[in-house]
Amino acid sequence: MMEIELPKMHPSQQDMDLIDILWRQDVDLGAGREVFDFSYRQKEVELRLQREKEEEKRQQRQQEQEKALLAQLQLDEETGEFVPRSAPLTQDSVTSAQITQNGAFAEHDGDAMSFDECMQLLAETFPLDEPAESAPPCLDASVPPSTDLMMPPDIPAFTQNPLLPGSLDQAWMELLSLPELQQCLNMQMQESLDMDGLMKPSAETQDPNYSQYLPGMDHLSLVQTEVCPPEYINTYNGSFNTMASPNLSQMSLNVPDVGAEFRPEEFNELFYPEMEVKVNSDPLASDGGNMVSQLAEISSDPPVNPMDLHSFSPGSFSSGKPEPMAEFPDSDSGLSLDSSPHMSSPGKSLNGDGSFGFSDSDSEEMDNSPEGMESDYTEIFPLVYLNDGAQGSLSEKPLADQQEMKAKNPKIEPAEASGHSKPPFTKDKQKKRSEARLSRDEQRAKSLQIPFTVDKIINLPVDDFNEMMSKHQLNEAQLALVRDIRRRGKNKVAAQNCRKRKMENIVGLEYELDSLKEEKERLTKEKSERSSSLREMKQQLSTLYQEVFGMLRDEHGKPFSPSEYSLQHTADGTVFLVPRLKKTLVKNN
DNA sequence: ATGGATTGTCATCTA
DNA sequence: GCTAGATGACAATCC
Repeated sequence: MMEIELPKMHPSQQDMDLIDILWRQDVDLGAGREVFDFSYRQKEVELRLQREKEEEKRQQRQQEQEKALLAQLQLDEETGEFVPRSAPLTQDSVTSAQITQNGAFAEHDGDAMSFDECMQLLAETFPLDEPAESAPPCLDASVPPSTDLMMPPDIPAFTQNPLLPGSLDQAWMELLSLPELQQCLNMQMQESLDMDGLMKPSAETQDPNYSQYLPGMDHLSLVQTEVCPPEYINTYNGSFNTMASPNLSQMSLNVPDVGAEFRPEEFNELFYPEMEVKVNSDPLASDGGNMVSQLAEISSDPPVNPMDLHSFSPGSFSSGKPEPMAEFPDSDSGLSLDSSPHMSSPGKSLNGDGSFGFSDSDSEEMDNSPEGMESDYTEIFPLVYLNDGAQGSLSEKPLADQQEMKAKNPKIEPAEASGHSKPPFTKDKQKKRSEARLSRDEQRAKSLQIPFTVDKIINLPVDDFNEMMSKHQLNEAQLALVRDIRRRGKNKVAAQNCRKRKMENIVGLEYELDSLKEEKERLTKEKSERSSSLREMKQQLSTLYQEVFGMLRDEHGKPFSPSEYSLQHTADGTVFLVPRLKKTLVKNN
């Protein structure tokens, strides 16, 4: 594999941290191979080390490419964006024995045995050595795994998909493009607008309609243009344009299916080191899903924290119309993750006690029990904002405004269609949900200024977790978020383990099925061979009988008639020539 | 456009 | 009663 040939590198501490995170992620996701082959695990450790080095190399390349791309950008004086200087780069048959015998020999005698009984005795007493010797190959066949069955001859080589970039810039691109982050930013800006509208109603300096087609991250562009320091402008636009760059295709989330490696037909791959290529790529792939979020966690010093936005001067924003909040098709059906549906609920955010951020259902839960509180953290976000300084402007916000806001609530797509940052967001749409999810939790944690890492929240033992929580004074929203993050994180891992076990069970059962099929085949073949042997011995006995009978002569030298006499023998081996009609007489004697 | 695969999440049960 | 884990079910998303 190409990656293996890459020169070794000396990773930075940050890279090492990332690798550690990826490593842990992989453990969480569970490769599962080691369950079946311990030696494989050892080999995988070596492979993993190699992979880590390769990953670092890739990250460095990504950074270089970003720099190169940034160098190709120039600042648009009007929009504050970086625009590319040039065109963007391209990219049984059991054969039953037919025993023939003379029907004339069909009478039974207690001591003497008929021909049939002789045949039967032969079949039972003779060891059938010859056929048995032919059988051994199949007798042992079931012992080793049926590799023929288990080993598909045409296992496709796993192509190494480009993984997520390792650079912090790109991690931030991912973060900044998160719908919920955008929503948080939106809400921040909304707060600013609302405040501005109340405090400086005449400060409307922009086209009121402009905000209609600038939901989501477009605010950022606006903010950057109007109020951001140049370094912020550079940070954002650099990031955005980089995201729009062809590099993005490299950071696209073409993550190979992790589950595919456990397809039953590929189970035997686990035992074959030549499948290194596949092995080599899978863990990376499985890690890739969370890479961005982990990067985001690492990047503890983001260019712009959403909380920072409210420090921007609100005077530059239109206050005429409330900024429509981008309503994202959030997949969350969960207790506390539904943000967008509640966003438009008029009045729900008017709780004077500052808990206006809770949804209807959330509010009910809060009314009943704070413990059961499942808050909408994205909506709670303004609460934190207000706590930081602004006072209750939203509570004075007219209902009509919010309803109007709801009516005008556009999707994010129109915002993308507006031209601003469209490529990044279009790309974001294709992001894997898994990445967005963890990032969202992390982003929520950051938004609520939760002083723990998501990793700690999820993985700390209960005691440590409670101790950690007790050391910080968290409000209800923060507590609820932390609990939800912990619950979701643990359940996510549990689900992954559950699915892994399920796949392993399926693989094991298929392996067992193959073994049983093989054994059945072996037994069938053995039965056929023994039947054939029995038939052959009966044939030999018949020939011998006829030969012996044919040599017998009476006192006149004439042969005995087979219809009148038969040969019978006793258990002690004595052979008698018995007249067929006198068999009972012989028996009595 | 559609269906299968994957993944996150919730609800529920159990230890 | 609380917590963690397991798992079925559902939905969103990706391919």
